[in-house]
Amino acid sequence: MTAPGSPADTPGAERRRRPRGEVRDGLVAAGLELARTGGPDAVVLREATRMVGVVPNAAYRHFADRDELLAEVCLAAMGQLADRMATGVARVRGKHGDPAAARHRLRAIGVAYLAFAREEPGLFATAFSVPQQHGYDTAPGSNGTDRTPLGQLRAALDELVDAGVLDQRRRTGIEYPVWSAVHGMAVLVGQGPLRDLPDAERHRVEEASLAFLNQGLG
Amino acid sequence: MTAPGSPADTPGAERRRRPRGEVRDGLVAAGLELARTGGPDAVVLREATRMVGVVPNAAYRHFADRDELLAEVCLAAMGQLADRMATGVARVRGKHGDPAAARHRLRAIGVAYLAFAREEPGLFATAFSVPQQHGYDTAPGSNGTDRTPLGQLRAALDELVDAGVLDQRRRTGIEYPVWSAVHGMAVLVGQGPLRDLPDAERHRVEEASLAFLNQGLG
DNA sequence: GACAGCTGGTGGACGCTGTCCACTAAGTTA
DNA sequence: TAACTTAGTGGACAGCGTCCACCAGCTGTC
Repeated sequence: MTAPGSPADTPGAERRRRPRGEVRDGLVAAGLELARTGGPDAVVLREATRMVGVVPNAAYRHFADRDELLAEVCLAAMGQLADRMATGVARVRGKHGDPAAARHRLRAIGVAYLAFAREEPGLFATAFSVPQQHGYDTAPGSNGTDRTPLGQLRAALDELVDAGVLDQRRRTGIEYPVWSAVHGMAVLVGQGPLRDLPDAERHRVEEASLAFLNQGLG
Repeated sequence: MTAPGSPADTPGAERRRRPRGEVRDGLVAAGLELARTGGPDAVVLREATRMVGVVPNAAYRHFADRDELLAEVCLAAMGQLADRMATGVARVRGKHGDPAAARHRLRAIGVAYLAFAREEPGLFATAFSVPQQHGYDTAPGSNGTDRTPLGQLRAALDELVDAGVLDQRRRTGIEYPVWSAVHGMAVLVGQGPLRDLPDAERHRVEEASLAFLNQGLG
């Protein structure tokens, strides 16, 4: 992001005082890049400051410690996962309530989740490695639509009920088994014991998981 | 494991040359203890050597680097998970082939898995964090019974087929969706976004996952 | 039994990390 | 303009993984 010789990106500006929030945002962006290529452990504070072109201690003006920076990076990574899911769902046509469309949309969620875990293993691992102190927000709820991964899954399951595919009485709390099944597959295949499976085999296994879900939901 | 003042556990032996394999085994044991309380990141080489009462470099006589030690610790942790599952299954009575017993044994596997993840979060996380270079062995297969977690799951599913609960044609590859569902729940609830769920809620969610499985298998 | 060779320990050093403290310059407000 | 806050710098520290040189004790052979 910057040459080691010159203190900042722009060679003209010699030192000190970048625009408001620039350093902070830069650190998060740098951390995200590090996480992308090396997972959460690769988010090293000094390296991030180097990329931004600032001295290590400058980070402490914006974050209490490394974990707080990491937490921010995790949040951003989770956001990218959510985006991926949203675009996947949006690609499925067919109006709300149509049984086939509802099934496809749920499937799209799972496919996007698994694809993200496969193509961005560093970010995926980071998204789920929020340090202890800076816990997850357990969803904002909010008035509008909840764009978190869990929120999107809930919406898809609700539609499955609306479409008459999933029995209303089974709906309560079923997001957790469903989420678990997809998440577990992503973890086992991405970083866990199944990570060395050849591509074809991995694809088969992933499909089996989605099929199991599709079948188990009605 | 030893007082910092004296170099070894036994105060008489002043220094040098412990019995064959003792230091190596001690390092793994120490690493396991560290992993138990703090997860894989807590397995720090220097601390392990301190616990054994040996100088940091001594570790390099037994392991190429820290990752190799960690890999050994991971293996041990996985072994403890397998033990837990085996004893859980063994507690279920009823002879092989009985439908109810087969169902109970599968359930016992899931319950043991989730219990281990909950009660030993450090070891559980460690078991699944084998460093890249020292990959999982993808099961020995072997002639006798396979005591790995996956092997035990397979046995339980086979019994489910024998008992006529699970259709033979659905058997192939179904261990992966099943494993994923349980593993995903363990991860989400233990270290993931659901880790702050109150006990009662977490229990309900875990049960939902097991019920989903039980229902989905026929 | 002396001697060579291997094995497994020691001591010291290096570069990297996260973090703390003191300091200072730029921007903001009175 | 003076006082105050904000956001950067510089230097230091301990702890980490790892490398190199060294050396003590065990082992096997002539």
